[in-house]
Amino acid sequence: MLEPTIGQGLRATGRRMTRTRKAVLALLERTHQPVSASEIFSQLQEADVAIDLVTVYRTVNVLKELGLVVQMDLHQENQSRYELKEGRKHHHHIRCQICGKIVDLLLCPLKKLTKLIEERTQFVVDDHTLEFSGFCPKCQ
Amino acid sequence: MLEPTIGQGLRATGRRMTRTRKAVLALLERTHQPVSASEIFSQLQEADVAIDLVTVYRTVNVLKELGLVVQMDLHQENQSRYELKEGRKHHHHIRCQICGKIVDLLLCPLKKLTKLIEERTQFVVDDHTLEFSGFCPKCQ
DNA sequence: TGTTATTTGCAATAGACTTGCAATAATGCT
DNA sequence: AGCATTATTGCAAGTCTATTGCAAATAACA
Repeated sequence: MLEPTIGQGLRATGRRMTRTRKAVLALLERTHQPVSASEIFSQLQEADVAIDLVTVYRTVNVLKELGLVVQMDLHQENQSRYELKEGRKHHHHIRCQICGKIVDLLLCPLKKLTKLIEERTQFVVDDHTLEFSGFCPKCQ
Repeated sequence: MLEPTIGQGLRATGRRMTRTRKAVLALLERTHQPVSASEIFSQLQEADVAIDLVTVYRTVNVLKELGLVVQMDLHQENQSRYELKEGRKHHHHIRCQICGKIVDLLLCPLKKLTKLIEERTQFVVDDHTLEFSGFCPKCQ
């Protein structure tokens, strides 16, 4: 239950804890895969929570600003996914090219990783993307 | 000049070497940054090459199918970029969060890389994304 | 309970990319 | 060289994800 703490974080930035924000947070809490905005939308609809897709987008953006949610743009997907940060360590994901299944990787250093990942996940690794971002000399 | 060889590759798959494909290839050959479809489009327009944006998309897709071009979806960008594969080694990129500048990284193993990358590129590394893709147990 | 500022929903919009189709152009054959 | 065949192009329209404007709804707080 993150709600009380998060409520404080919201209020501290002049924001409010609302019915829809609770619903999105609750969904993120019980979901164990990174979810997209449209998935959040349809899963809440199934749970009879009245919410607009626009509100989902606005909500995940607020949660991102508060540092509560991580947005990720996985390779070969055309939509962003969101995941609660909570106390979670920095980690990566592996995604099946066929069914789209996403599994967390608990490790990070890359060198001999491919084999290790294959052993632990039972995936066959076909490709990977490594991306850094930061500040170039001119912008520092 | 890749054109003759590529012409063969095209013909081998029942395709044709056309004016627009030559123009896109030539642009990719002389460009040293990964370029987006709209960049290809506008750069060709400036060079007085008549081409439609739709054709640019179709062309890069064909070149991708032939394995001549790599498509990359960089984090925090909402468009794909394309780069000639030519004889180039597998490599990664670093992108400035402010100006969008993209610089090639000639290395890959990750472990102690951050510092090395900072030394060689003069970027300050703020974040990175590592992504694997492949085939999950069910889909193999 | 009432006041006020935030949030929501709806409609419209933006931007990347794709698709249908008729017109155009590259290839291969004579 | 000329012609027939078939791929390719351009244009218009459509898809999909995500954002924005604005009036109506609602949370926070006196």
